[in-house]
Amino acid sequence: MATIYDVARLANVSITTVSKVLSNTPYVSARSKQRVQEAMRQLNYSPNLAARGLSNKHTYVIGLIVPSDPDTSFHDPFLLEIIRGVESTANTNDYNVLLSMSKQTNRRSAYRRFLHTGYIDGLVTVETYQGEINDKELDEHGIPRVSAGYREDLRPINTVHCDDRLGAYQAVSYLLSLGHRRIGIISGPKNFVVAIEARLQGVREALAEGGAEFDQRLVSYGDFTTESGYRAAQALLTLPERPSAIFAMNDRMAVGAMRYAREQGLRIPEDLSLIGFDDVPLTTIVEPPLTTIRQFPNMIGKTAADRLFALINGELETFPTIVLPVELVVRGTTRKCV
Amino acid sequence: MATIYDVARLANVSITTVSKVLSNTPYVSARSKQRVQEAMRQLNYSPNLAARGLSNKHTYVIGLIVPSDPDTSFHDPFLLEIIRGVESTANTNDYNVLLSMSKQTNRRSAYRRFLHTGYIDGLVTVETYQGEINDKELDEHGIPRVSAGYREDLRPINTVHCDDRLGAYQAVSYLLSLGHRRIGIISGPKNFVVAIEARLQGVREALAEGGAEFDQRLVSYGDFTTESGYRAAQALLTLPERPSAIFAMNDRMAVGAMRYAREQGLRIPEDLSLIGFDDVPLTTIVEPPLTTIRQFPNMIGKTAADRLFALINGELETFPTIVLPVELVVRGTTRKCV
DNA sequence: CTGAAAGCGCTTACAG
DNA sequence: CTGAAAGCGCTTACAG
Repeated sequence: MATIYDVARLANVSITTVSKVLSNTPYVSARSKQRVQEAMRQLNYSPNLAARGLSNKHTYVIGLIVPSDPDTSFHDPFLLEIIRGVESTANTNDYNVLLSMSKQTNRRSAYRRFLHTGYIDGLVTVETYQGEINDKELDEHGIPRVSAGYREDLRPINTVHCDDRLGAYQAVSYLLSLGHRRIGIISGPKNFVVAIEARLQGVREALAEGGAEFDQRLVSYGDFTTESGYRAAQALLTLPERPSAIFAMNDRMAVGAMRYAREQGLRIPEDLSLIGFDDVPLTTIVEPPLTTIRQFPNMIGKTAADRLFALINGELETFPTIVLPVELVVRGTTRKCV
Repeated sequence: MATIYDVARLANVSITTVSKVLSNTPYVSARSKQRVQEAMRQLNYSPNLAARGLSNKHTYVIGLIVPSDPDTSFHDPFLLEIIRGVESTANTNDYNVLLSMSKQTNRRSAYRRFLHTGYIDGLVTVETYQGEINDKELDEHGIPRVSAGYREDLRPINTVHCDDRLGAYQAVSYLLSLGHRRIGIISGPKNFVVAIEARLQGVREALAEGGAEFDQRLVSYGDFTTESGYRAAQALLTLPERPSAIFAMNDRMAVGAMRYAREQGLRIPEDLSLIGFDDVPLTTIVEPPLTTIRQFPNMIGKTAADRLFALINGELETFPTIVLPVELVVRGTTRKCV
C-alpha cells in the first residue's frame, strides 16, 4: 500500500504538499497539485485513516448501537431500514459506520469498545426498552450523539422519531369517521421506550374530537409480538359489549388480533375493523391487507445521521427533537360500521 | 482521555512496561504489573486503537459487506441474523465490525473505504446476485475474506452456507413420503447466487430415489418475492394435470403460492401441500403455519466470523467450504395425498 | 525485568 | 507557495 511518502517522492514534492492537496488547501500551486494528483492515481493511493485519525482527532467513523434482543425481533424490517438510512448518509459523507447489536449484558463493553478506544467521532443509538442506554455515561463522555427511532421524549434534544401522537390520532379519527364508536386499543408495553404515552394521547384527542369517550376498559396491553396481539384481542372481544374496531400499536399485534377474530368467526372487515402501525411488509402479505399508519424508518436513519454530522462538525451545539411525518394507509381491514 | 504516558507516569514506569502488561508479555515483574494495572484502573484507561493499529498493522475491525437492494428485502430476517452472528463473535474476539450495505453502484467506494484506507483486518461478504462482489479485486488486495450465506460454490474455499442440496432433498422426500407424485417446484432466479443448482439437484435425487420422474414442466421460476410466488403458482396450478404439492425455494414465494391457491378455491393442505425454505418468522404468522426447511443464519454468521479470525491470525491459510445443517420443520401446510 | 529510541502514516503550526 | 520538524499514541527491536 502506497503511503504519503511514496506519493511525495513520485511527485517530487514534500509530504506537506501532498497533505495539502489531500485536504484541498487553497495555497498549492496548480502545478504541484496536478503532479500530486497524478502520482496518487498512479499509486492508487488512499490515505491511511488510522494515521490521519491519530493526528487529526477525527476517525471518520460513527458508531451505531441498536438493540438486538431476539424477543423483540418484531422490529426487524423497521430496524433494518433505520440502519440502512444511517449507513447511506454516512457513506455520502465519507464516513464509515461501526455497528453494535450487543445484548443488554454486553452493552457496557460495546460502549467501551466504541467510546474509550477513540474509535468513533459520534454515535447514533436506537433504543427500545428503557434503561438500555446509559445517558449519564454518554453525556459525561461528551461524544456527539443522536437517538433515533423509538425513543420517547424523555430527553427532548438530539432525538428524531415519528409523530406518534399524530399517527394514533389519525388511526382513531379514521375509525370514527367510519362510524365506529367502541374502539379497542392494543397498546405496547409500558416500559417500552416507544412513545406509548404520546400515542395514547393521540387516541384521546381523536376520541374527544369525535364526541366519543375514552374507556380504559377498551385498552389492552401487548408486547408487540403477534401472540400478545392475539391475547389482547381475546381480552377485548370477550368484553360484554365488544368493540367494532381495534387500533393496534404495531402491525404484528394487529395480525395477531386478526387471527383471534377469525377463530371466533368474526369476518374482517365486515364484523371487525382493524388498523395497525408501522407499515412493515407483513401488512400486504396477510389477507385482507392491513390498514395501517406508515412510518418512514429510512428517513429516520438518514435524518439522525445527518444531524449527527452537524453536531460533529460543530455546526450545531444541540438540536430539539425532530418529529417526522406519518401517514394513514387505507387497505382492506377497515370498513364502515353497520 | 488518558494515554499510555499518563499510565506510565502514575505507575512510575516506562511506557514500554505499560505496553508490555497491555499485551500480556510474560517478562514483567509482578510488582510493575500490579502498579500498572492499578494505574490503568484509576485512569479508566483504554488504549487508543488507531495508534495501536498504526504501529501494529492490526486494526481490530473487520468489514461486513451485505447487499441492500430494497427489492431483495425479502431476506431481511435472514440477513439480520447473519449480521447478528458475525457481530457477536466479533465482539467476543474484541473486534469491531464496520458495516456496509451500499448499493451496487456504490460498492466500489465501499471497497475503497474499507480496504484501501487500512481500516480493516478482514472481510466477510454476504452475496445474493452474481457479480455483486469482485473476487479478482479482493484477491489481488490479499485481504482475508470469507463469504457467508447465500453464495454458491463458484469458489469452493472460504465460504460457509447451508446444505442446499440436502434441504431440497428433504423437502421433496417428505412430500413423496406423503404419497405426492406430481410435485411442483418454485425455483429462485437463475442469476441468483444462492445455490439454485444445488437445490434442483436435491430435488432430482429425491425424485429418483422415490421412483418419480423429474419433469421440467413442473418447474417454475420466481425471484423470491411473494408476488413471484403467486405467479409461479398460477403457472403450476393451471397445468393440465396440476401438482398436488409444491416446494418453493423460499418462504415468501410459498406464501404467495398459498394465496393464489386459496383464490382458486383450493384448500391447504387438503387440496394442495406446500413447503417452503428458510423458516423466517412469517411461516408461523400465516394460516395454517408453513411447513419449511429451516436454515440457521445466526450460525452461518458466527461460523463465518470465526473462520475469518482464524484466517487473520494466520492459523489458516484457506479453508474448504463449510456446509451447515438444515432441518425439515413440519407444520400445517403438508398432508397425505389422497 | 526495564526503558530509550525509532517508527507506524498522517496533519499542522511555523519559518522561509 | 513550499517544506522541515514536531507530535498524535502506540509497539517493537535493542541495549542494558
